[in-house]
Amino acid sequence: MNQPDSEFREKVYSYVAQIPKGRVMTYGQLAALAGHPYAARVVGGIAHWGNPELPWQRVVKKSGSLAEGYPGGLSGHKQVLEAEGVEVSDDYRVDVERLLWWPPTPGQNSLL
DNA sequence: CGAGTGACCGCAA
DNA sequence: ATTGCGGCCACTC
Repeated sequence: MNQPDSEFREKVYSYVAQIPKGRVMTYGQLAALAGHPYAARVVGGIAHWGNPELPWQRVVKKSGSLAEGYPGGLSGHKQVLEAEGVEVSDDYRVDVERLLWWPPTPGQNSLL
């Protein structure tokens, strides 16, 4: 089986992989969902060295600004997001208030 | 087990 | 608005 990857990383991978196109999530949010609301830095580390197949481009900061260190720089990140349908301002910021996405919360929906 | 690092977050000046 | 500092957690040496 796989290596004993930390549950934290497993969750982060899972959530990031489920972010729908045109939506974004924040590092602190992913960290909180993974079980540690203050481990946003860890999420950043995972984003840098984690599975490159995942859409990390949809992961932004809490302030809405794009992350630093993305291959291609902010300009590259911006263009990728725009290609996904996310509006990015010239200041490399996205409307988190509007595009922020949360995973399906159980119990809220009557459909199991 | 200790120290350093990091695609962050929040607060103070 | 920007800059500086601490903190939190996982990973590596």
